[in-house]
Amino acid sequence: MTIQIFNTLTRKKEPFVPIEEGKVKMYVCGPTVYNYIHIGNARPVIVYDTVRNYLEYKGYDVHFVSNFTDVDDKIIKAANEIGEEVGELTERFIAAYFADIEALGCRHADDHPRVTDHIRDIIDFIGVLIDKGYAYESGGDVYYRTRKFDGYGKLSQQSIDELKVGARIQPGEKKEDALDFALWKAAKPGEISWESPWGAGRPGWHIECSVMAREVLGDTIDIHAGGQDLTFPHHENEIAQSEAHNDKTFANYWMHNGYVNIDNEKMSKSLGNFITVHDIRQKIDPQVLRYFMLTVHYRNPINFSSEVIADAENALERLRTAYRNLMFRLEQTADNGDQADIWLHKVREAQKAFEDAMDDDFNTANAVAALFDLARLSNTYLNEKNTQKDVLQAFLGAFGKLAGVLGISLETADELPGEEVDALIAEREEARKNRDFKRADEIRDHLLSQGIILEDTRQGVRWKRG
RNA sequence: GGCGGCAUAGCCAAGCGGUAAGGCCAGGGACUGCAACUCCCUUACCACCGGUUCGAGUCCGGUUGCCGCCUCCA
Repeated sequence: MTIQIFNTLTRKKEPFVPIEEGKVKMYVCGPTVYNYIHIGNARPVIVYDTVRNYLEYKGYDVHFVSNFTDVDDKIIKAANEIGEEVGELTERFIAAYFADIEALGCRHADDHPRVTDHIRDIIDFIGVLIDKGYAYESGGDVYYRTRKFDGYGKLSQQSIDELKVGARIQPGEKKEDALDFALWKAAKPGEISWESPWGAGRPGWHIECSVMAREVLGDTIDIHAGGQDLTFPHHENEIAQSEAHNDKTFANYWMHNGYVNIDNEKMSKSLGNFITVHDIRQKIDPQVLRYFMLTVHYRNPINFSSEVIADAENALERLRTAYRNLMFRLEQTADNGDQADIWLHKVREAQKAFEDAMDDDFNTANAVAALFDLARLSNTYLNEKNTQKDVLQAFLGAFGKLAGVLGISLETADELPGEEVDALIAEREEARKNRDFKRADEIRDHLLSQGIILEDTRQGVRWKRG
C-alpha cells in the first residue's frame, strides 16, 4: 500500500509519491548547537528517524539530511558567556548531540551539513536573490523582500497582510517592510564573521537550510520536516528563498511534529521548563523515552510526566518479556508441533496491522498496538506444550524487525549469572524436588534481594534482572 | 486582533460516518508447593447544546475549557 503523509502545505493526507521512484530525499531541520538538546528537541529526531526507518522498511533508498546550525546569535552569546571559542563550543555540543541521539536509538543522518562549511554557497545564493530582485542590501545587512514572493504565507496559510498585523518592527530597523527577514547580518565588533560583497558578517537563520538542502539534495526535495514551531516563519521563509532562487517547488511534502509539553505547556528553552536528554537519560532508560514518544501520534502534543514514563516503562517491559521468553523457549530446543501454519499466519497478520498503521501517516500509536498483539499471540503460543522452532523464529523475527523500525530494541543485556548464582538455582531445584520449600524460598528471596527474579517454567528455571 | 490545534474509561492513547484499538493501574479467575511469568474475564451514555443523516466521538453550527503560532524556539 502507498504511504499516506499529512502534508502541512495542503493540510491533508496525501499518497506519497517520490520524485524519483524508489528514492526519497529528506531534510530535517537540526539543532542550533549551543546547549544540550532537551526532550522537546528530541521528538523530531525520534519521529523522523522512525519515518526514515519505515521508508527503508518499505524498500526506499532514503537520503536523509539534517543540518547543524553552528553560528548564530545564541551561540555567540553562549560562547562569550563562558569565554569559549564559537568553534569549540559548537564542536562540543555536536558531540553531545550525537551521544544523546545514539542513546535514543537514532541513527546519524547520511549528511550533517554545517552552516560554517557553506558560507561561500550561502553568499552565492544571496547574490542570486539580490540579482533577481528578491533581496536588497541595507547598511551591511541583506534582507529578503517578502512581498516580492507571490506564495508567501502558503505554508502557514496566512495572507501577507494578516501576518503584518502581528509583525514587530524593531527600532532602528533597516528593512523596507516589517515582514522582510535577514539573509545576511553585518558583524558587530568582535563577532565571528566572514567577508562578503556586503561587508563582514554572517548568514541569517533561514538561509542556511535553503542553501544546504539544495547543495546536498538538489532543487526539489521529497520531504522537509521539523517541529511545528518552524512552520512559521522558518519554513515559510525557506520556501520563499528556495523557490525564488530555484524557480522550482522546494519540497513536495512538509511534515511537522507536535510539541512536547510539561504541565500542559510547551517545553522550550525560552520558557526554561525543559529537561535535557543529557540529564534524563541518566535517570531513565532512553529506550523508554523513545517508546513513550512513539505511543502518541507525531502530530499531536505529548505531555511529559513521571507518571506517564512509569507507564511506558511497564509497557515496554511487557514487550521485552515476551521477546525474552521466546528466546528462552528457542534455546530449549523447540519440540515439533503441527500447528505451524495457523501461527505463522497470525504473525503475518500482526505484521500487516503494523504496516497498515505506519502507512497511515506513520501512526506509531497503532503500530505499537500491533506489537502488543504480537506479544499476546506469542505468549499464548508459549503456553502450548509443544512449540516449533520455525514459529518461534517467526515471532522473534517479526518482533525484531517491527520494533527495529520503531528504533526499539527488545533485547535485554542480561549478563549471565555467575557460577554462584547457577549453584544456588541448582540447589533450589534440588530442594523443590525434595519438597523443601522453605529452603527453596530462602534461595529465591536471597536472589531477589540481589535483583534476580526467578520464573519457574515447564521448560526449566528462567531468570531476569528486576 | 489574525491563523490553527485539542477535549474519548482512574491514568496514557488510537479511532475521523456504520453501534468504542492498544497500554498502564485496579478487581476476579486459571496456572504454581507458594510466587513470578503468562492466559482468560470485568471497567466508556466519546466536554456541552443544536443540526445533517437510515445511522455521528467521527460531518456542520454554536457554547465552554485548555493549548499553540503570528517574536528566538523542535
